[in-house]
Amino acid sequence: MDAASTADARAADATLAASRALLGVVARSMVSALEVVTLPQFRVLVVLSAAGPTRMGAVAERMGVIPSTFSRFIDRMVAGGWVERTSSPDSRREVLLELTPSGRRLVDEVTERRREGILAVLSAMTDKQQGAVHHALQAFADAAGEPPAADLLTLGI
Amino acid sequence: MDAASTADARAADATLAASRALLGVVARSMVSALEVVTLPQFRVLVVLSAAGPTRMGAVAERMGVIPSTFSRFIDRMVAGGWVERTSSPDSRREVLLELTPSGRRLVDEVTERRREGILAVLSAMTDKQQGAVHHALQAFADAAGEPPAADLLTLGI
DNA sequence: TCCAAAATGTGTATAATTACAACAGTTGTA
DNA sequence: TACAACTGTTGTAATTATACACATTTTGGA
Repeated sequence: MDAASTADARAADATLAASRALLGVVARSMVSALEVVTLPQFRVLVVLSAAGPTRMGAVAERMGVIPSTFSRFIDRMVAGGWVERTSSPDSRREVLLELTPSGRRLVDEVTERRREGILAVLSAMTDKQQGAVHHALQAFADAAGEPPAADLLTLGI
Repeated sequence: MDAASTADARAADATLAASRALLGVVARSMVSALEVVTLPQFRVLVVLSAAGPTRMGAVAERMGVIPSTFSRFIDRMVAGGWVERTSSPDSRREVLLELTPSGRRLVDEVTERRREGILAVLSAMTDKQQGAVHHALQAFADAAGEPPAADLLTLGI
């Protein structure tokens, strides 16, 4: 390994270590949601929150499960009041899945708690530091590009 | 909303975006591991990887399950060859849990893939930007304090 | 020494997640 | 129009995660 790639590797290690605090905020934001829905269930809520009403089969594919599994999985979420089945305007054989107000609220609360957690940390910094964080992390997010939604789905985020 | 809180909100939004990118890297790094162990099982591997050989009851508490549940949970992980029970040198009633080589390899592979993912993002940035990202995350980590490991465990990381 | 406490494991039970196979409407097209 | 393809749901079944109550072994102190 040459000097440049060694330096790169060190930078990656340091960045990884420093990112733990940020991941901690993310994890905390989900704790209360995971007391009322399971992680796979929360994943469905995230998908629907991002994509809006979506066909059963399409969500099943996103989740990586076969339709029959998904149908009864959704039965439980409907029973819990998190999503509802609606009929598609396109075709009577299609069933659309939609967040209920409770489901939307749950996702929104997680997002809001995450924002608050980040703000709480930022507020302990000077304005100058905040500006630096803003620009640096903006650059990081840009360099990463939008992570494919399917990847985030692995952890249900 | 005043100027200061607007700046706060902008920094928070940028941080949120970065956290999503970071989670994308984390999620991708875990995909292949989650094909051979479940998420709760991977969490145990992470605990043992960080703490070394640990008493059954202590790990159960970290995982937030009662010991009787944990005993059979570990039966499955032993059967899978990911961990092994060893007797404690301190007391014959204590059972220590330890990673097998396979278990350690699984965790190491995830860590390595995560490192590569971060590296891939950083390599799309200038050296100066890379330094800025590192410093920004370091400042964030300092302001946040050490995230309780229990929080990270929520996501299995 | 003897017994309460500690640490773990078993018996029993429930809910969640998952798949495969078969079935029932619905749609579009040959 | 008739039939194949599409979309979703049931029947059946295995595995996993989880808890409560109880049993077993070991330890440490009265």
